[in-house]
Amino acid sequence: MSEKLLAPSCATCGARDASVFCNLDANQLADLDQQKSGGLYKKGEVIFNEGCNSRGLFCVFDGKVKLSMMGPSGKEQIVRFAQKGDVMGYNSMLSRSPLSATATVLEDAQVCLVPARYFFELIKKEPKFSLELLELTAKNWNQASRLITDMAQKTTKERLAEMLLWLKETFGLDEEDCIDVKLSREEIANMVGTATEAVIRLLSELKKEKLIELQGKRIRLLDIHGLVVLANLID
Amino acid sequence: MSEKLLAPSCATCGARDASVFCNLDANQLADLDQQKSGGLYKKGEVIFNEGCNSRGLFCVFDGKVKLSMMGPSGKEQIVRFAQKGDVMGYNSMLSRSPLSATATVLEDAQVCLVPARYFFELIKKEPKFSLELLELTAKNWNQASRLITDMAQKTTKERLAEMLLWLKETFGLDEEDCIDVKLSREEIANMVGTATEAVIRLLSELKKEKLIELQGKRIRLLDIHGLVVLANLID
DNA sequence: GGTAAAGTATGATATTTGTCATTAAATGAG
DNA sequence: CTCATTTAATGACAAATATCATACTTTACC
Repeated sequence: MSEKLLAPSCATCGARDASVFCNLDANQLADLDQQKSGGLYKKGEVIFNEGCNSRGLFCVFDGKVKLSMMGPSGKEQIVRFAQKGDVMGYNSMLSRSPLSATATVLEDAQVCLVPARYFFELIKKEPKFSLELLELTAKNWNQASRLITDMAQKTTKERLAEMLLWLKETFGLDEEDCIDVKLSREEIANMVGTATEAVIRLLSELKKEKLIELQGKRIRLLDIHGLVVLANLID
Repeated sequence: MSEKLLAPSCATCGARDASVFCNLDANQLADLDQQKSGGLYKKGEVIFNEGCNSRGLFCVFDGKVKLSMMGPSGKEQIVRFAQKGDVMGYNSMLSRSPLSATATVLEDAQVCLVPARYFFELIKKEPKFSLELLELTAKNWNQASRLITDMAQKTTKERLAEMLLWLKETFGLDEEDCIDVKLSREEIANMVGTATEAVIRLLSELKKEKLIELQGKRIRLLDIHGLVVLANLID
């Protein structure tokens, strides 16, 4: 990680509007600016590690980050992504437990760090902030519960279709309708919870069924509705 | 549901000490007493239904409750249990979305209801309460993320062993080392995320391996450490 | 540009798990 | 108590998925 940071001040930070800091006033933002530090992380770098204590709340200014947990046999499980405006590492502080996931950079990222001490100060002093956090945490929990059900009950192919749609929601499509993030087949397998070979085979099937097109790591979505039906997201 | 309620006042409620209401002072508890209502629910009754709007926060005084979601093909997925001191239905209010799970009574339960309006008042007026809630929600999210990984990566047998241990943690063992809750094989299958037949077969295997004993719905844990190893909870 | 390394693709096979059918046992209502 | 209904157990089979082997392709790097 480099210390050089291109991020603007919190007051003018474009990532903040949609973030958990959206309700802070000018004074609070000036404070936050003083307290925060920032870092530039290259692809593949680890921002924080499962099992460690969190240094604070990490807020992504730009770039793409995956959050993954170690499975029981040492296999990675990707449980979430973070990008512009998303925060990470706070859950561990709130639940007073070690970090439950590792944050790894997928595309070069600028990430600010709000130190733990100031984070707790903010929570205590700013009810609006802690309410924002509460709402966010509740939503994350909701989403996680839904994912439990899907993981437990859906077939691998259904889950793969669902993950492609999740990636689309998270990172959007580029001008050629391709999912705007580059993941290896192995990483996709680590989202779906299956073997890499299975993902490769099932992607080929989806291609045969004209639902997607493949060009290396680029995945073009040809029939989103078809994927929605396949993923069993509607009846 | 009957309106008759045996629960004592909040101030003397034994279920409150370990609950999210543990930090309220005498005045606040008197207020809470005024606002809350209570109900007696019989086995099999539904306290609230997935998809509806939450009427408020439900706090279990006694009895046992399962929280389950509808899977994509109409199959139940049990995602959590609630008993003495546990609260339910608040996540929906926090995330401003319909209830994500259905609460069904496993053993006759007395459950208090704190109306939505007063719940939000409490959050706004009592930072200690919202902090408690934040911590609880963070823990629940943590646990859910861990479960995602387990569901995605563990074999059915590993998951079954894990669920038995989870039930032991949640409901404890009776004087004969039997898990202190009665669930059908189908309900266990709906925790594990598999077919009923698979659970029946795997329970027999665990019995052959001297890890458990079966007498109807009663499951005696003979070798907890063996189950921990099988569940892949240690390396 | 060439070479090693990593990632992708595909086939063969073994294992696990789901599904359907049937019987046995337990439970509950009258 | 007895019958009807639900739940549990077991077998047979089909389907899905993991694993191993191998070939091909792309990428990164000297």
